[in-house]
Amino acid sequence: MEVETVTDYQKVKVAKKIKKMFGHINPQTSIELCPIRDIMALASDKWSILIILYLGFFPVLRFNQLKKKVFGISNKVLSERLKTLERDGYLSRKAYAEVPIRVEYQLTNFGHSYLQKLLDLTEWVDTYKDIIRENRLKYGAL
Amino acid sequence: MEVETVTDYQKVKVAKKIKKMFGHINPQTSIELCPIRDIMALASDKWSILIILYLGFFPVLRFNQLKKKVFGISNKVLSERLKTLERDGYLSRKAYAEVPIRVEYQLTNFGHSYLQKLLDLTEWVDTYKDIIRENRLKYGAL
DNA sequence: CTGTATCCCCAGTGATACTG
DNA sequence: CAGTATCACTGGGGATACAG
Repeated sequence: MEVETVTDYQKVKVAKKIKKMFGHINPQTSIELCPIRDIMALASDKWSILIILYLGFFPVLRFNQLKKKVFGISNKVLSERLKTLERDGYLSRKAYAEVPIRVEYQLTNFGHSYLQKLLDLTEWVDTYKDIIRENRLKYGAL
Repeated sequence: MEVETVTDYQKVKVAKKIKKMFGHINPQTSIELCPIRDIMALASDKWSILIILYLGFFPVLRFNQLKKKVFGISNKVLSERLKTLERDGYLSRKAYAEVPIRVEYQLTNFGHSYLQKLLDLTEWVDTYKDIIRENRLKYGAL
């Protein structure tokens, strides 16, 4: 299994895209003002990724369902991530006044849009995970 | 500015992709054995992203050049990330036996391949960052 | 059931100094 | 110049108990 070669043409295209993105951000711009870093820090967080992926697979999930699926996450972190992901608009929270209370989370359209791009990335990772494993073994052997 | 609507057809396609990725991982699978989580944790780390993006724009960078560009990163963290990114195969390190020593970092073909997908994601973020800002304001107003 | 509150802990981080 | 070594720190995260 090999990664297909990235051509020079593609590299130039990539460089242009990066320039467009970062062109207006000079090196002195503070961390707080770098929206990419800020937004990606949440949206590409290891827990957020799993939450979003699961909500992409199961259209609606409740708190404890998510907790079971996102293996190893604590109440606190799950609660925080859900709140922040809701704040940024990726998902919606709907509480039903039942006893006991029922709360349902689902992706918003915005969240689905993000998921599409995220999935391209995780698919790449999934495809080439064995290469990375090999790379690590080679590196360890040095 | 609006995010374009994700159709039901697209959602189904996404769900299938997720199933394909996670199908073989059942909920009991331990964290260590979840390659997605492991690999993404490094490759979508906030520092790694910036390192890779800068190396996508400047084909070759030296240690201190990177340190200046990746604003706020410390010696230790930069050194660690570079080592790990090299280990996983995203970038190559070349040391020249000069005095003082010169070390050059650049993306491998594997790194360029990853960058293409990563860039799709960061472009999405860049495009919709204002929506997220609005979402946060709305949320704060509740 | 869905969280919040509390406490504790340590791994990752930043700063600084130093070496090949 | 390119890192490593050291150390102090802090805030994210885990476990648990509890509340609405």
